[in-house]
Amino acid sequence: MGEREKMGKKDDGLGLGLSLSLGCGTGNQGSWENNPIHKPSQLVQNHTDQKGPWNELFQLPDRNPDTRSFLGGVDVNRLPSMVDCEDENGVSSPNSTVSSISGKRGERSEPNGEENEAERTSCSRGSDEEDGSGCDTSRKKLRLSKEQSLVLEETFKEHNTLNPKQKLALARQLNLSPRQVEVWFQNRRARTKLKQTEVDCEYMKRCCENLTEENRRLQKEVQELRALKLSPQLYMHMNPPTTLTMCPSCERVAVSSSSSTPPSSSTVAAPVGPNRHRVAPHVQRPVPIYPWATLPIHNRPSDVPASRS
DNA sequence: TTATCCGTACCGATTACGTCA
DNA sequence: GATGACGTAATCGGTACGGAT
Repeated sequence: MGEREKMGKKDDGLGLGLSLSLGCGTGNQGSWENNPIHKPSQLVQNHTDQKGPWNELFQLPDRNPDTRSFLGGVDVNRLPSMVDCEDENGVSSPNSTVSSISGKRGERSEPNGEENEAERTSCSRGSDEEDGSGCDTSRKKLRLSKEQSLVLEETFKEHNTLNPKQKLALARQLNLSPRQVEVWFQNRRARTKLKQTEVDCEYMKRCCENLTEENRRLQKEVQELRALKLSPQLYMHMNPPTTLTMCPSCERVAVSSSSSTPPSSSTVAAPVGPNRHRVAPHVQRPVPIYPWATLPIHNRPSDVPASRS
């Protein structure tokens, strides 16, 4: 149980994926939620479904891998009722069942250990190795049958980790060793994570492209605006420049035009309250008309009205 | 209460085997 | 039949946590 919690902290588990949330400027595609291709933790969430025969079988209160409360009240470090200590081949491990399932390396890979023997024995599942040539001392890789893979896949969809009881039950059901089931789940998690990472990379790549394009567009826009500003003829055709004035005491901004009448009280920004002052014409300070021009994109111009009201 | 050890579970990286083109 | 690519079962070394002392 704590194990699960730990792993959650360690690397986000599978859902992890990359938890970066780029704003990704262009529209909603920057949102994971709106990404039809993938959403982080989606895969994991698929496995957090509380329904299913396994839940009924083991009655686990909480299997959320993210919260690592997957095992709920069941302590994985505690031996399950050890009537089922012996594995499916009837070979009992010299170690505890749990350690035989996934003990330390030295224990679980003891070349001559009984557990190893059990696993070797279990590798002759079915009829495909009955010639006896299969299970010698060398590392013999066995292919899982379609049925076994199917069951494992289905179980993985239910939840991507197993507690010892589940592992044992599944191992029995499939006529595999618990260790094999465990390894299969580990490898399966690794594959899922790898796939997720690939999807994340693709997404990031598209985000990057979009941002580059947006940046290019904005640079161009800036250039155009600069050209517009520097062009003397344009000034001829432009209306008199509008300036903003700021109250020196309250620093509120008012809009005024040099060709129009002096700012009336209605143009003075929110001189509300006893400490607010009308803008005296002789202390008006010009302020750039587009003060947000230097602000980051996301801060303008929606911020401006707020500062002027 | 803190430190240390042990057992356990998991991970990433790698190896090695089986299958297929 | 030999071979390389690929998928994946299995192994290795490491980390982190909980419980016991």
